[in-house]
Amino acid sequence: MTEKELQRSKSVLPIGTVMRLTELSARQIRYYEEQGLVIPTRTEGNRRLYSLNDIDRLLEIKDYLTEGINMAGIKEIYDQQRKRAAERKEETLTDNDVRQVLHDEFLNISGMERTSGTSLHSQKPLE
DNA sequence: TTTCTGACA
DNA sequence: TGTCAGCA
Repeated sequence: MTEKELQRSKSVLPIGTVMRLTELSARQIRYYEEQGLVIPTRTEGNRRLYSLNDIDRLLEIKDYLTEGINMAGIKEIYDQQRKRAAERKEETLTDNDVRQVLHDEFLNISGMERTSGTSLHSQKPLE
């Protein structure tokens, strides 16, 4: 399965293609990059190149946004995800594990509503 | 023609 | 976020 992952990690899509695939504006895509949500590679001409994984990422971000989660929340999600990944490095990181984490974090942030500038640490009780 | 950065609303 | 400018 490593072959597949490698291919999915190959950045070959220009932003125009990504725009159509994700239905996001170039503005948004670049902004998400600024936020460190996606890290496209660059061509010699400084053009952004996205991978299939990036598309997935963007689609996921779009989803979270629709769910009413703000940028801070999304950042937290990926931050915690890579944190988990770092911990259980050689550990069995199966797809189920990822889904588990995703589901877990999703429920977690769902409780913080769409307040702005609110971190996961200072959750407010929703009534 | 397409993308890039920076900036203003 | 949209949009415009001025480049490459």
